[in-house]
Amino acid sequence: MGARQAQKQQSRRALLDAGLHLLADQNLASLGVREVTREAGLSPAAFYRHFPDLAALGVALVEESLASLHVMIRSVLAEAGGAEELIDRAVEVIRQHVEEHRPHVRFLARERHGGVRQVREAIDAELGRFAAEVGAALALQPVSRGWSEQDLRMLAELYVDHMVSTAAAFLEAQEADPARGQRIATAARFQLRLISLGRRHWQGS
Amino acid sequence: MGARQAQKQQSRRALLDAGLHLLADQNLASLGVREVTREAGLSPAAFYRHFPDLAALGVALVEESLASLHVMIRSVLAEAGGAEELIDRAVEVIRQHVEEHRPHVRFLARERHGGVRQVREAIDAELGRFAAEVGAALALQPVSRGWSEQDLRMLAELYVDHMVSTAAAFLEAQEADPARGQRIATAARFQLRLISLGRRHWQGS
DNA sequence: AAGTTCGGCAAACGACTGTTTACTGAATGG
DNA sequence: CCATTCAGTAAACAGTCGTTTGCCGAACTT
Repeated sequence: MGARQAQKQQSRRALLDAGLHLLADQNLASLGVREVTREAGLSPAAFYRHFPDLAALGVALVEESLASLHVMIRSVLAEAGGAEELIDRAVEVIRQHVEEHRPHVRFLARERHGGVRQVREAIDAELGRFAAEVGAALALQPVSRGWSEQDLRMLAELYVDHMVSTAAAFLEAQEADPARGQRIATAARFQLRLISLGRRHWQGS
Repeated sequence: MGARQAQKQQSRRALLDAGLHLLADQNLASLGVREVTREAGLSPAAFYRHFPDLAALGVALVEESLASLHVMIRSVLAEAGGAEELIDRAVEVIRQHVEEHRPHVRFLARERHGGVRQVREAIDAELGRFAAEVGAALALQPVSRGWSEQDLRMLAELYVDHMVSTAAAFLEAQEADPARGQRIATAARFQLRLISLGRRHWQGS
């Protein structure tokens, strides 16, 4: 890649980082072009060399944020083992993911129901594909014998929704008091065990 | 109440309604004082006769929105009956509540993780009290014999989180296509039955 | 009936906004 | 080495913004 392209991508990165940083206590709809470029150390006009809109910057951030999420799910499902270990590992991976990607996760939580349609739809579409991936993984487990496609899908959605809630809870808990993070983790494990138990006793639909 | 107070409250109501209406496709942080007063048919300065901040208007909206929520939960728990009927009724009440209070529910979903700290905290505090109420109701059911206080609390939180997710799903589904609402309802019932099943088979913690 | 309270208004303040324009200068390609 | 591309700039555009000020007049109080 030429030096020209490299410098351009560096500026683009600066814009994305500046946006992510400002979105820590603000939402996308109230973000300003001048605000972002000021934080990134560029002139206002430079923004338009990279994005037509602030919504476009938002969509770019969605893609970034959820790319790391797909890596996460694989790292959980890759490890075979009993249901208990799987649950423990899943909760731990979520906790760690939130800790390491706090700005991205906060962005997702904030814009999932936020004011920018394009971004909302991008997040929902990606979470849908996410649920499909989880559903496919669930289908491979022996516990799922006799389950219809639809039931598996609804179970996967339950898991994904629970993961989202848990991640959001970690987000707010750890900002205030790291000890509260333990409470969240304990509750999440309990809830997952409960669901897993219901799953084992499920008899058709 | 004097005619003076009555007219004042009428203006206050106009401001709240204008805010709620504008927040349909916007979030609180990007809302403007002039915007609200223009929509309410008042002068900008009039706003400050009622609220010091836009955040204060937001908190007032939170209280309004969650008052109707408490009414809802009671209407579900009041009706005794089998687990199946209870689930069906709960999902139906949620669906109906979203339909009838769409602006309030949308506001809550949007600001739960939004950019205004005061409002976020108000919502979380109220949802916490909500979970406590649900937990107390669960404790009265025969199925909960032998359950610790902590386990009941975590179960209640699972139910509340699920309710929030379901409400948000109804919100976005029914705006696009009312038939999708049926899909949401079916999934929600399935998931609640699964949780209820796990609950019956739970043996201590 | 006279005096007071107070919700609402118009106007003005400086500051900030998104976006376009014409221009600069360094990396690119021949 | 010369021509071209193009990321970044400064300046200007016409707005909107939040908030304060002084004032009005209708509803209250006494």
